[in-house]
Amino acid sequence: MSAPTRLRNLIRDEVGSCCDADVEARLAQLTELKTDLPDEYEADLAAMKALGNDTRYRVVRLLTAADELCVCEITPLLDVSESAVSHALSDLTDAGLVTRRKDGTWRYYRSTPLAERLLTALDADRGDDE
Amino acid sequence: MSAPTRLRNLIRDEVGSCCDADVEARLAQLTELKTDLPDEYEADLAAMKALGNDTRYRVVRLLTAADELCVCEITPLLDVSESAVSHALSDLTDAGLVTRRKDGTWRYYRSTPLAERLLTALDADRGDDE
DNA sequence: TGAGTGATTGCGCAACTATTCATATGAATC
DNA sequence: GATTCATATGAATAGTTGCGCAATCACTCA
Repeated sequence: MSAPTRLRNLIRDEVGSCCDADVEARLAQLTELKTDLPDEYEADLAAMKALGNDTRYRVVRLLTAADELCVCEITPLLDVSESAVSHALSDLTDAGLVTRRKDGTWRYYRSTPLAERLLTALDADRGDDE
Repeated sequence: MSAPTRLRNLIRDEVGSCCDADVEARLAQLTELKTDLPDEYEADLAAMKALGNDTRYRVVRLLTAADELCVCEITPLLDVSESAVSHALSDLTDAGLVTRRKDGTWRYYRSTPLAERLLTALDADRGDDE
């Protein structure tokens, strides 16, 4: 019961006066916003975490630009160990940003539509004013 | 000169044979992919890092759903300290995902187009098969 | 079966992050 | 100008992450 003190003050400042009912109403309104959180938002979080790392971000960029690449093609393009690339690909796969195809001993990777949508979102206002 | 050994083997497996020139050509082709990296990709990385955290992700979701919120409206919706919310908002602002408007002692925040594009990208195939 | 090759995995350390507590800033009011 | 209130900032710390090394798995071909 002590938390919404500021909320009460805010409403008072905004509207001029504020009774208990006003605070209740605003709180209810705000609480409703929480229901807009997607159910599988953990997946979103995983995707963002995955892309929020230099190595993994680069891998996704490369895969998106190249359509499909083998691990041994990705490795020489990055300045980290083979193991790091493998870790990165594994994390990206878990996050749903990359898919894997086996062909003999080779593994080919490609980026998913989600990954591509995210990159597109990032690129959207580039070349415009920057 | 020892790195592209696997690349040579890959080309051999794919094409049947492989000479030095083939390796060179493929390498050049791959290297070109690196140039597709946007210049300001650090900014992308910062944005993804920022969204890849529970608290900050929730803040952005709330702001996008609500259009504009005061700090004291956000805080009761999250189960972290006031200070954590402030830190989150500051980080999000730095990352270009949120903007700030002052009004007296109150600070109102809203999400940026970039933030909204990213959330849209995340939401795109939801409600379809999940 | 066993050697050889491409890729993955477990683990440990160094580096980084998220949160909180305590304190500072800055605007509004008395 | 002192106080109060909303928010921001700094420092400390508990926790997490990224990487490389070494070992392992998986597949192919003698």
